[in-house]
Amino acid sequence: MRSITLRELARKARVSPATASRILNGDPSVRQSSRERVLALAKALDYQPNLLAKGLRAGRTHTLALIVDNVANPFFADVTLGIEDRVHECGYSLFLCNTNQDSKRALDYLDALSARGVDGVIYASTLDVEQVAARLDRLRREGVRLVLLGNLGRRLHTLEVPSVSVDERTGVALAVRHLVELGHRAIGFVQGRAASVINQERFAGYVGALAEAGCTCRPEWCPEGHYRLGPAQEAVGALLARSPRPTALIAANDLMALGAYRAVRENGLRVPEDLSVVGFDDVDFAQDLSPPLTTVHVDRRVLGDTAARALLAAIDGGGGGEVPRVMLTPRLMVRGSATACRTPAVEVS
Amino acid sequence: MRSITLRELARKARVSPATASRILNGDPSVRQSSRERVLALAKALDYQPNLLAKGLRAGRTHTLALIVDNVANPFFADVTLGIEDRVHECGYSLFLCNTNQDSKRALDYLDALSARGVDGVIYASTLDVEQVAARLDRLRREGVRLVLLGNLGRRLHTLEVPSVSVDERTGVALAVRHLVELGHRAIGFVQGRAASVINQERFAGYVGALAEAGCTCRPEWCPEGHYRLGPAQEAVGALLARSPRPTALIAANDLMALGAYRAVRENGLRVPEDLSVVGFDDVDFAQDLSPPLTTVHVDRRVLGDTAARALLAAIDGGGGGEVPRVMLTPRLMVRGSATACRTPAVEVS
DNA sequence: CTGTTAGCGCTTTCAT
DNA sequence: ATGAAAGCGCTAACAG
Repeated sequence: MRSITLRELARKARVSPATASRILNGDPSVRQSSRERVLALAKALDYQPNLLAKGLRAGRTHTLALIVDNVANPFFADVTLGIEDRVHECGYSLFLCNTNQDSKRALDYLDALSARGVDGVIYASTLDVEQVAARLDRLRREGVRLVLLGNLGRRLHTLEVPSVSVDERTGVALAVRHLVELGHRAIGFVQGRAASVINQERFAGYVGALAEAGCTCRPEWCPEGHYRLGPAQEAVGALLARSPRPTALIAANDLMALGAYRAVRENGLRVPEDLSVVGFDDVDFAQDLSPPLTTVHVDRRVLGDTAARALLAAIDGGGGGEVPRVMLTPRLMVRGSATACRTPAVEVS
Repeated sequence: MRSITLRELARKARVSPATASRILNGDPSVRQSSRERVLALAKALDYQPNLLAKGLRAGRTHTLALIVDNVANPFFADVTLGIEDRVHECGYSLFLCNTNQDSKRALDYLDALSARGVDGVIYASTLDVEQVAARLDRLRREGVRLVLLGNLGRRLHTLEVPSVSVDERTGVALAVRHLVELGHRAIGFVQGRAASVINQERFAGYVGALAEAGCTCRPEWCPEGHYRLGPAQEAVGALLARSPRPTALIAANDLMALGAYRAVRENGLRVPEDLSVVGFDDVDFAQDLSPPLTTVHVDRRVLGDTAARALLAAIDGGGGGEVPRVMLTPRLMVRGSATACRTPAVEVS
């Protein structure tokens, strides 16, 4: 036995459903007396409009969705928080969709969301947009607004979609320059997934800044860590076993920097004495690691909030004209995991 | 221009909407030839049933909701992951509702969810259930299934609701006994929010085990840390300034244990030499702190998964009869943040 | 100012 | 085996 219906409410208030509807929706053209009667009754009976019916009728559900690889990733957890706050404040509800980095699952979600009539989607998965571009495009054609979060890359330009992202290149460049200033020339980079656009951006920032500094880039110093702690730990472990090895490492995210910490310790070495490590993201616990992690800071909640606002704006504004491309600039948090290079410069032929 | 509709699909396949509906829903009583025609056409035209209409008609939306204080809390982030996985696997979608520990906001959500016709709700907020009991009860009467996650306490028994929780008392008792075995007698406890049911359970476990060990419980050693890092840091800082002070501290969650770490360092002291610290939750980074955090481990994804299954079972089973009360038992992860007590036993009068 | 009618897309009797 | 019709709860158009 569901809640009371508009028709029932109207009957009890001795007006037609249409009038009741008008009143509840703030239409001014109704007699004051009926208005008061209906409103009072609605409150008394705790009337709740059926949002399914409303949505079916209006073609708008005030419902959004967030597509993300993994909410338990501290970075995206904060982003999610920022999004959810704004979304709720604007009277929308939010579907959470966890792809688990599985493109088939992402496609699943996209279909389901379209079927549920969501008004907009924030796509924050690190899966390459291309893999789901067709579905994304279909959504767009169905009138579902879209905002890309955190994905940049040239690919994006084929889709005319607003995006909110981090200036990844500049962020990594900050880290490289910092290490170079500390005397490092043998700098490695733990990649996320080579296929992901974010990773490509961060890697590009690394390569660019390295070249700028006149350092050689060695592919074997740039293993994949899949954005996860365990794989990164393994990859760095393997890296440390080779020779020559880098004196510093930049990880494409903090979780992998943590993996690097563990690998270093497993090998009986220390951070930063034997290997300087710089992360990316500045997750909550970064400053509580030992040593505190020097890392590139991104305001994750603001990122989420900005994306949510962009989406809501696209929905309300009808998506006309300009396609905003917001880019937040990160900054480097200098802490204890990177220090002056102690190894004498090796001639890297 | 939304997706194709059943009526259109039916017309193109030269059958009535009713027949098309039957076919798509696997009704066996249809001619094979029409079946194939419709199915092929549906695939070709990429037909997607409108779930709003379906839900409106059926009174069931295959939609669930999770109400949680803060998804960015690492504990709940993992729980959320566990829930979302199972929910998706069973063909449902999930609304994410972040209360921010604001009961007004929780009430907001509850109303919205009822209006959206969700089939079930997992209430995982640490807000006392009592504050929202009335709304929760209304939902139940409307046929919305409910599962409480992580909340225990006697209060719960007034509501006849399935729950999945952690045996908090036993968990904390594990920690107390461990500290007592290490020679500690002056053991403090950093509470979450005194009003929260979870906190009351953990605190009760602490008090009980302390009494069992014959130790005195000092209220001034049990400040509130609000489950958050900053406030815990402050509270512990204040605690360390007093005399006598405890030789060991149990925090009601890992985030607050981290706050304790910081406070200890701020005061020029060390963990565990000057103060043993034991956490609760065993979040991802617990073993990567320095020293690695000794903490009570809870399998958070399993917790979420179990709650989701309980909810889905309640929905499918019609909620008849038994009200399951699952309780997962935690275990203690002994690492480096608690060591033998070095302070000679003080006579606590 | 207000009521009647129609229909959003779907399923489900009830006939045939 | 299949189609016509009604209706889930709501609102917009169109009378009046």
